Amino acid sequence: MNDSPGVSGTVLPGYPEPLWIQAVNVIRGEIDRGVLRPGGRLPPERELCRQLGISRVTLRKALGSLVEAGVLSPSHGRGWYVAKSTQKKEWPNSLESFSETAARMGLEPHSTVLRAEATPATIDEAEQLGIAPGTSLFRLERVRLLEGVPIALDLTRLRSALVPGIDSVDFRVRSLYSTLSAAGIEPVRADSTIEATKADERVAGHLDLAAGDPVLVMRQVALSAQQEPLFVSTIRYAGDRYRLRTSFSRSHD
Amino acid sequence: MNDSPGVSGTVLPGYPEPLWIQAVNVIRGEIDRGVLRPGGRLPPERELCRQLGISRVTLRKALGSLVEAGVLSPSHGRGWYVAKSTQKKEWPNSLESFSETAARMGLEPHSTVLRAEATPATIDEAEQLGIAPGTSLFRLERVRLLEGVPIALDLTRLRSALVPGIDSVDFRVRSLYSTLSAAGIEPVRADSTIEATKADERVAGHLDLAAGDPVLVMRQVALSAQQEPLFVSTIRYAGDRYRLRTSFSRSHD
DNA sequence: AAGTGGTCTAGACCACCCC
DNA sequence: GGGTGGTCTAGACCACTTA
Repeated sequence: MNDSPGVSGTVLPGYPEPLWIQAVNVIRGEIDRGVLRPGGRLPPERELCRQLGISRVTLRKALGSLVEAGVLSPSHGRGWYVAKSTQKKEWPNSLESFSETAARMGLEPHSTVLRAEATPATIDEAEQLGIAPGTSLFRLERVRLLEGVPIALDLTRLRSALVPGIDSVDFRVRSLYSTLSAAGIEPVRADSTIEATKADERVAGHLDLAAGDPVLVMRQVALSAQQEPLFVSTIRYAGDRYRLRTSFSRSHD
Repeated sequence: MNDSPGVSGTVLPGYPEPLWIQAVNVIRGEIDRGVLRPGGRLPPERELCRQLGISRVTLRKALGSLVEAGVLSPSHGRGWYVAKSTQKKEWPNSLESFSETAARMGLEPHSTVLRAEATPATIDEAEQLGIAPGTSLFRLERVRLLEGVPIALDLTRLRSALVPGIDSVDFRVRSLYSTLSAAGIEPVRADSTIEATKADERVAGHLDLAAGDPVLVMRQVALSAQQEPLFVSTIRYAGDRYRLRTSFSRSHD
């Protein structure tokens, strides 16, 4: 498999992709091309190993990754089967972000900044972030719009010390995500609660709603790979203008 | 490791647990007992292999599973680290179910059945389930209560043919989940949308709200391991009485 | 340069499914 | 009993980090 140039044109990183990822791509390709049909059975593992020129351990790593992606499912003693209705493309296994939603709908996302300043953390905030009350906390509050229509009010709070110089960043032109990423902050998980409330005067004003209209409130704590709280955010969506999309999985115990 | 009786008392299935699961339990145990502290580094893989008496491949399968659980994180060239604030126990990576929420709060869940009958599928339903319009669809509509207080209105629809005899099941005493499970129906994923709307007269009546009060609406399509649609359900939660809890993960590409 | 994780192999044995 | 997935091993080489 290493010796077959052109198996997959993408070798950008300068180093070849791991064999098991190449195998994933080959198998995905066979499914996309219709060689393997939904509901159909794959060749036996030992046969696939021979075809791909890789060991069984490596092949199984690839197959495992495809299970996680919902593309294949194994049946002990019978074989590997292609999931049905793979046509349903992909729905994010995680939450679809605001920008992703915008892209999916072919709309242009914008933000207006209401607030971008550092103030002391309240007791509640300190508890959520695992820091001392009074610690300097940077607050970024934005209205997010699609095609000029206000969709959501987003209040994000993070320790000022996490991103030195954050209070001089111009968030009218720079995205929060790219700013965090540049500082080496990469959330891997977000513990979230979601509820429906009535819009108060302030929220209604910013979202162009009437007071009392339904608002979808999502509160998140973003965590690092070390399970360290990175930031908390509260996002209020205009009830009739937005719909969260996600997919939950029953853990395979 | 096989030869050390008493490593873990649980060998119920008659067959021993796989070595890698035993290794997972040992490592979890060390962390719970405080031998390995949050933020601390594990011994090198080759050293752990020696201690546990297993091969490196097997150890890495165990470590991989602990990464997925958010307990450990690897750092290439440096070592394996215990995630910080492991104290936060576990929050389901999937959505917390109504019964789970009830259990967490120490409350007793109940249901009243509004409707349980088979009728032809509408075009929308047929499309969601990948079946022909007019196919016989079993509809189960229930009010879900905690301590006698109505919390949600749950309408679930599934192909009558999936569970033969479903229209003679008494859902006042039998749970939907156990009925499906007994029929070999095991959803592994649920594609969901969540929005906030105003309660209409009917919903308000069943949930003991005023018309116009905010309602959290979740629509789900449950899928099998083969990605086959199993059932669709629409759950309307009283906005001020319920809060969805979940945790989203940025996939580790 | 030494230590550590990341990838890969060839071969073995066991448990499950179906004939 | 034959085929298939599930688990496990010992050993090798590569890439990243740290000094």
